Amino acid sequence: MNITLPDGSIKTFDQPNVTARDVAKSIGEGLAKAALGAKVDGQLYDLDRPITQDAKVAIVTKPRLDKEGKTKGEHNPDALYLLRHSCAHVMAEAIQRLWPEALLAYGPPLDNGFYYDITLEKPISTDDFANIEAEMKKIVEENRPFTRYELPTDQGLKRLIAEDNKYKIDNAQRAIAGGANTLSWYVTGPLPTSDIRHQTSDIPRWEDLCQGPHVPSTGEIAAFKVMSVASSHWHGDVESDRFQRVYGTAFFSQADLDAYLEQLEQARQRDHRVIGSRLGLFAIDEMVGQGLILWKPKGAIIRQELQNFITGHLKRQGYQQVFTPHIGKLDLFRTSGHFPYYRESQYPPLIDHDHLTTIAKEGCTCAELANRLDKGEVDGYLLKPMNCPFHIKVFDSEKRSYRDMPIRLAEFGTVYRWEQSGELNGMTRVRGFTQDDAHLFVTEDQLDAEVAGCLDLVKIVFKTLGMDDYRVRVGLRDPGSDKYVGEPAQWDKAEAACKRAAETLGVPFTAEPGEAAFYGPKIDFVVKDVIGRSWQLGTVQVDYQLPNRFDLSYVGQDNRPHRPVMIHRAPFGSMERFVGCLIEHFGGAFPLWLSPEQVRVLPISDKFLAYSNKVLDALKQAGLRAAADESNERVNAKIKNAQEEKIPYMLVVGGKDEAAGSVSVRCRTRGDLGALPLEVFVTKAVEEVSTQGRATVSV
RNA sequence: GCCACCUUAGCUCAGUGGUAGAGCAAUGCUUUCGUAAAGCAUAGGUCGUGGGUUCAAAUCCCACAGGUGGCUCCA
Repeated sequence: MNITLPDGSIKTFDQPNVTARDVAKSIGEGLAKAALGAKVDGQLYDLDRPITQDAKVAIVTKPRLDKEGKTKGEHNPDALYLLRHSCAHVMAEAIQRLWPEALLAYGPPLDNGFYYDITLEKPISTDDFANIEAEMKKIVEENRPFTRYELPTDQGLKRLIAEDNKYKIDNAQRAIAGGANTLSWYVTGPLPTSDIRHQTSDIPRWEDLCQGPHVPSTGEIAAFKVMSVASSHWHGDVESDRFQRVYGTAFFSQADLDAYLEQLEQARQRDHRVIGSRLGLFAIDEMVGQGLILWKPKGAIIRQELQNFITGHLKRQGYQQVFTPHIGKLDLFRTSGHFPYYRESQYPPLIDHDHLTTIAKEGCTCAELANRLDKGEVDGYLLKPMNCPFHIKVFDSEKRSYRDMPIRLAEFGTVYRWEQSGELNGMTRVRGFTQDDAHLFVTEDQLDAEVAGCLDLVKIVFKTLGMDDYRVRVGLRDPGSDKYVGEPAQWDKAEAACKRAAETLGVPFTAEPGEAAFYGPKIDFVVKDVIGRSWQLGTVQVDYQLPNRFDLSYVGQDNRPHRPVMIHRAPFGSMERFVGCLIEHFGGAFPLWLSPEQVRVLPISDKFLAYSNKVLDALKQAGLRAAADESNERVNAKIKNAQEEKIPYMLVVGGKDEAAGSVSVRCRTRGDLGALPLEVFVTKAVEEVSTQGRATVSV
């Protein structure tokens, strides 16, 4: 048998079944010792699983550790995958030792750890973690091998049915449906044998239906931690059985685990909710309501600057600004489809006084009221969940000619959605938010160019702010779902347009069925927050449906009515979510043009307050956002405060500066830059603001 | 909405049945200072809300509200 190694060299083995361990040994004893498994033709294998045909094999090894015990260089994702998958087994075994009635469902590795879904009457609480970890420690110290064995599918299923774990039976049936010829188990311990004389009952043993692969032995799991517990559902179906999902993580060394935990702690300090409150950017007040953001003055500056920035681009690209109300009649949203399709995620309708009194006198119950609202027998107003119906009505308010097209209507439109309470998150998932929204009414011919223009705008936003760590998702309809409006043929056209546009984008994208809006497919820009959660920011959506539903038309060159196509787009997405992500992106240290306070003057004592005021006036005259720290602190303390508040430039002023008409510039990132004539600093700072980023102040 | 956990001064937190604490911030006074924390003093609380148990509750129990992490959802 020929095994091709990563360097291209070929090793020939005589025996029919070679294992990765054999391959590793043939290369060197050291490699064999460090080996955990292998990539065989791209698929991860156990170290001792037979390789039955010629294959490309790369040995997966445990990492080398530096003198602090940390992994040298990058973590190897394959090695961590094996380790964490194995640790999930160890944790499941530990949980079953503590609660033998626990029923196991599914326990995969994740990017940063693993989880196991179990059913267990007793709620597992954070207080139980230490006990679980103690049992896990024992299992690791027992250093038992992970041993794979396989059964033909019929035999295997029979076993599972006898064991009466419907989740494992389901897993097996899915594997079989996916083409598996055998079912595999992993025993933590030696293989069970039918020969009773060889049973070594004093050696603990535990097994789990699992496709593997695993590290050779529990002893490889050098460091682990049970992180959290949450509820989850079987196949993600809320109607189905509920599991307790226990999360954990594992590393090849305690130092790696410690570093990871430290990194989590640092991420927590970057969290926009922490920074937002520390820097006084925004607040959420429970008396105002969950998920409703109060933009404090400093946060409002950031938002306003971003709005000004995008508005400048809109003017250049031929957009027209409009303003529309926050509420509209239910009929508007019945026509658009929002009310029937997404009723449960909207605030309930507002009904006028007289009407409410009348139906109350009739003894109308809440259920009846809801029913009548559905049927359209009772009218009311809806707090708008989207701006599009209003922009459609602006378009429809006059006769349109092909000569007018495309018509691009923009508004910073505030919308309200009844997000589930458990979903709310700081500024990134809220119930009231302002979209930097626009709707483009275009002819078929204009569609591609206009979508491209929208994508350009999104790219400009991300580039200007240095946010290059995003992914692009083309959200398509889920063919199996009935939540979409319109004809499949038009969906096909719209999806094709999105794909064409995505291909010209110049960045990789993924097509994801089921991620479309109810009226059309979309191209989304998705970024991750400090905790690793993904948030959709910019979005561009192609819509053939709403123009139909509102019977929109323009007069073509042929003097006949034609249906426009709509593009919905929001380069930021929502101001709330975008600023939330931006706070984390910059860690609160905004570039000069966005900083709420751009310059702080620090007089070294109150003898220099007069000069400090003169400097402050000059800064304000130049349009810079500046303040002076007139407190009774020493300059060191003033600097510390300003640094912690992430003020980009500090101007230390004392006797020398007063005499020379200069300021001693300290930069937030570059430290003391020395003295500059006041007017030179002002000019440079103003220039830096106008360039939206690059630091131009230097001495 | 579901599960677990959390809620004590503006912020970060200590306090597990017996008189509510610390650091930072705030305020006042002293100090007048040159690149990441001067000193002293003062003030600040119905311990999320409402019920219950107890001679006694921040502490134990119940409900509710808000928050955190997941799940589900996300036009």
